[in-house]
Amino acid sequence: MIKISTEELASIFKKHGLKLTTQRLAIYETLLKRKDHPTTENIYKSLINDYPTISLGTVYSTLHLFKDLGLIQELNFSDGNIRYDPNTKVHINLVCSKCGNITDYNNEKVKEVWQLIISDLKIKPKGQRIDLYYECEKCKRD
Amino acid sequence: MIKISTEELASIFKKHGLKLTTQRLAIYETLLKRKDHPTTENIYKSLINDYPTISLGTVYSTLHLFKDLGLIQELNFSDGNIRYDPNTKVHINLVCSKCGNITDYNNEKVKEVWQLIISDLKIKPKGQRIDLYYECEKCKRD
DNA sequence: GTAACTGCAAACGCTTTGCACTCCC
DNA sequence: GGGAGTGCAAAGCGTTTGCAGTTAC
Repeated sequence: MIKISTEELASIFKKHGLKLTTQRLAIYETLLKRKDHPTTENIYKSLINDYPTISLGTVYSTLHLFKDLGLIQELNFSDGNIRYDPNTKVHINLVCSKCGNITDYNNEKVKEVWQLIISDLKIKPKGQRIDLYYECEKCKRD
Repeated sequence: MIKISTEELASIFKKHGLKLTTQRLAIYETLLKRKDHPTTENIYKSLINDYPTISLGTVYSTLHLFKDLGLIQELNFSDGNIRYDPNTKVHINLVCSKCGNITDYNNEKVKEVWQLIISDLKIKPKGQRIDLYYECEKCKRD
């Protein structure tokens, strides 16, 4: 996980002529704090108590901005949910096919094989997404 | 790729008390014929000439049905497109991040590592999705 | 000061729903 | 013959858009 400090974030924004607003900072911190790959709605609800005037539109546009800057990854799922992951490195998303909950799984072998594939294909990768669907312990009990 | 014959398809449908209609057969054959992981709209447009009365609603419900039967995989992307893949086995989707075009890539090492991960995690996999984003040759030229 | 950003509300577009008609088994 | 499936049109709803007011720099 790439944890970017407020200073680094400010520098990235400045470089692109963008403003680091209270809302943008709050959204980024929420993304880092939550480990569950929240949806736009999740983030909005997380923030509405501390920032009563924040709008859903702002959360949408901010997440798009973060995606375009390469700070986060957007994960669209079959259940219609769009979830956001601040981890843009090669890793596996362990996704419960019932409740949709996601946990990250890091594995060295995966990274090695990924490098092999990239050199085999002779391509310049722009990103990746590796999902493993299963039924989580909580859903198994229900 | 699992290529299911009309007879096998009929048997699967019968087992579930479902009818194998002309439309369902045509949609399944279109999915197999096209190698580009078409969207709902793509499939609809592919069929409208040969089946002038087919409706978009039918294509939607049929694709959902196929997904529920495990015959195909639904791939939701950041650009808002939902694409369908009749290959449900472990493979890599090479996705162009510009035009969205997808080609399948089969690699033995990936399958081996996938097996390792599954035994490591001690889970029963329900499916997977492995995307590699890059810029395709066609988009590079433009 | 000013250009970028926010909040609000209206518009948009893909997907789902409801229902009468049709057709597979 | 009967119930599942289709086609059509309307409804639904997550997301985007437009714009006046606000804020970071």
